[in-house]
Amino acid sequence: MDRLNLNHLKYFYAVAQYDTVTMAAEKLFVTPQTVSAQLGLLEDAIGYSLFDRVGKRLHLNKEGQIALRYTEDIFRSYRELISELNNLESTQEIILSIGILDSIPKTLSSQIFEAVYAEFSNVRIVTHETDFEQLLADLAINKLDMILSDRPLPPNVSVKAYSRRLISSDFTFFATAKLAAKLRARFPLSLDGQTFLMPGERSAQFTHVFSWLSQMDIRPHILGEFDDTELTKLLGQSGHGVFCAPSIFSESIQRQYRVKEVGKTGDIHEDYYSITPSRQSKHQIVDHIHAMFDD
DNA sequence: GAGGGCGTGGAACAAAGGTA
DNA sequence: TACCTTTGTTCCACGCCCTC
Repeated sequence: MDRLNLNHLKYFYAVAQYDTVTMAAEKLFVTPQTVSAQLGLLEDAIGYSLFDRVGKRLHLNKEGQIALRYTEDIFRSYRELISELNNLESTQEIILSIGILDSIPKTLSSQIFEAVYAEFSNVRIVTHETDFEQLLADLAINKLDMILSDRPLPPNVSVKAYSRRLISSDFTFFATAKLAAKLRARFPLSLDGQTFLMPGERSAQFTHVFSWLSQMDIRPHILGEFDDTELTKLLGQSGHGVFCAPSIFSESIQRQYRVKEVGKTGDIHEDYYSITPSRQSKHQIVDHIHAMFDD
């Protein structure tokens, strides 16, 4: 036997569940000989014993625990496959799970969501916001269909996925109208010593802005570092300091938060990426999102 | 049609657990 | 402790189904 099939895994899974070949055979409506033989073939094929034979009982050993975890994944994928195929033939809703870094502007996220809703009437979007490493881990186990990120997929990770640059932008500094008018004339030198709401340290924006300020030899007074871009804007709106955001969203930020432009960085840019699994079952939706950003 | 994979029934044996 | 029962394993023969 050199080819595994779902039957081998089915028998293995049953024995793992019931601890005895007889019980597994009864549940599967086959004879114990069949279960025992197929279990033996599976163990031969993978080259490891999966159970410790303790008396009449079969207990999963270390290798068996690993095999069980993968077997459950395979069965879960199988169920998802059937569900996905069923979805093609029905109007059942499609759940699109998107992981979003805190540093991603909500304006960008909402533009993407609006485009999806406009094109696909049966899509429900579920968002998850956490750190980059956790999002990648969730993508690896198919908990996510896409990540919206401020950095591409790192080359040293084993996740089977690819990243695509969606949009690129330089930065604009914003402040309340009164403060912006005061700082605009001598920008960027006017930022020196000025109260500043810094992007969170884990964000790519932090690196860009920090390096830009260092190059200019400007040392603002950092009031705080904030992962959440919305929180930054709200504090800026309340007059707690200057904050920066991608220039492409300048118009909507000024309108929504009643702030004004102080100045642009011009020569530094931030890119935003989508990261999607190599095997993408919802490729129609993902392709539609990517098409939004085609030049 | 040949060959292989899979499943069944039957038989034999070993080992462990239950019970008198 | 001896005996019985239960369970797991192995072997064999056979049939069914699928692929080549």
